[in-house]
Amino acid sequence: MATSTSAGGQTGAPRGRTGRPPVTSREQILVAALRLIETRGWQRLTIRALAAELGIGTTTLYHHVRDREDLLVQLIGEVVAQMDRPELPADPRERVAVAMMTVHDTLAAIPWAAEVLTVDGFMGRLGDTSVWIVEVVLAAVVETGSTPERAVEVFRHLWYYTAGEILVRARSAVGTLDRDRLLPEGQTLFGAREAAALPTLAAIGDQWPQIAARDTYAEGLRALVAGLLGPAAGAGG
Amino acid sequence: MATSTSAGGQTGAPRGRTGRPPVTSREQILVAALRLIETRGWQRLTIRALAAELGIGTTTLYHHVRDREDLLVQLIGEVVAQMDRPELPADPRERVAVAMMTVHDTLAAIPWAAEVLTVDGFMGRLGDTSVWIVEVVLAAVVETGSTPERAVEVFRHLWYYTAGEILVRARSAVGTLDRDRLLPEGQTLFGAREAAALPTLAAIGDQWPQIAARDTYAEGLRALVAGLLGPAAGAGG
DNA sequence: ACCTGAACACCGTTCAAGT
DNA sequence: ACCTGAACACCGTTCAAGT
Repeated sequence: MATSTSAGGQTGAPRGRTGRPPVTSREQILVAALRLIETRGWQRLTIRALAAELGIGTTTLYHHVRDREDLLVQLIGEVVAQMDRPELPADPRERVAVAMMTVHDTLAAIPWAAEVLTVDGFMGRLGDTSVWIVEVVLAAVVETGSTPERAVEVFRHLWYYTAGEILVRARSAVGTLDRDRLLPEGQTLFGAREAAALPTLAAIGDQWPQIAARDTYAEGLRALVAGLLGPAAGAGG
Repeated sequence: MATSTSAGGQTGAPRGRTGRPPVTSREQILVAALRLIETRGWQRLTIRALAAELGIGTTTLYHHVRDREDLLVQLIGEVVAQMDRPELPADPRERVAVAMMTVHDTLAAIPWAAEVLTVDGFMGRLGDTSVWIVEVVLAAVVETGSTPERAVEVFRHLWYYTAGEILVRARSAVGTLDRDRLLPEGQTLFGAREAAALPTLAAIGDQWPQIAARDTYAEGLRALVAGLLGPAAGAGG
């Protein structure tokens, strides 16, 4: 764990500090939050419910986390810290892909990540492992002949694509049942009139959901890497 | 306007319908919502505030929109419908880029779009203009030699990138002030110890925010298009 | 057919005191 | 130093009646 409000042991021997002793710690809060998510689902993780789980006053939490968003970011940082660091390929373009795929897979497995995925400087706030991944990506991009400045831009492109994929997929997984209400039974997406103006959509017909359900993240990511850094052979810039 | 619950005029001559007359309509609701956003800001657009603005009971709104999310999607549909349809280049790859840039620019200008950008089938639910844009993209991809099926995959890649860019940028615009609280004055991003392990990040130093603030959407989009469909010359597949 | 108040079941966060 | 109940200022949505 990276930071510590009161390094060392639990609430025990007072080390020259004065005042009322703490009833909880950052560690206890994060553990309780993960337990709450596991037992009741992430939608139920509220500041109030978390305080109840810890058996402390609701407002006490605000001494340990800045706000709800801060709590979620710290929580994801905790999960990411336990992530295995991937084996990195020698080829820099492939190394970029593997690093981003690791981030993607880790975050996509956390459904509550979607809530805070877009906060400013998200990756930088998660802790050592994710900062390490950013460094890996930047270094690999520089290895292909780019400046560090350009590497930051490349990383952001990759992050936009990755965050977008996770966010869009996180929603479509749930919304499957709702579509029935929008399109009444038996009704196709387009009538005959529209089919003339929208031939390609008409050709796809009701196949869209099946095609959209495919996991094509890795393929798209590699296409983006190739587009940004050139194909695996020459050194781009 | 695409749909109409009671085609024709306002609440006037009853056309053989029985029961209590409506106090509002889809049109009135959308107009009032846009007015509310303009005067009080989009954060203040709540079901309750909107009903108050219209001078009707809160629960009456649920006869005209399914829920808050549905209201926002319809609202964005309204804005997108007023969008100018862009002039389309002859080159299919450039046509794809222009079409997506049009969507991007329109949605990026609507800060409240971020709330519902990731709902399932978002583009398809917005109405004629956005469906037309999807058709343009699909047709252009097919023109490069892809199957319609593959075109759907390509569109989704482009949509992930576009949605991610809009969502991440929507947040970072607001969060600038908050960073000061995370990094106390004068403190750099990394100490000397970390600089050795993270040389590329160290080289960038405090330049990150400036670089990240650049608008590089178009460049990244073109890179993705090139990576997916090949460079402007040959026909990919 | 359509409208509605009241109620349900909650939120995050701040304040001003405690201990 | 740290903790806390009460309060502030709200939410979206459903129910069971109205008219």
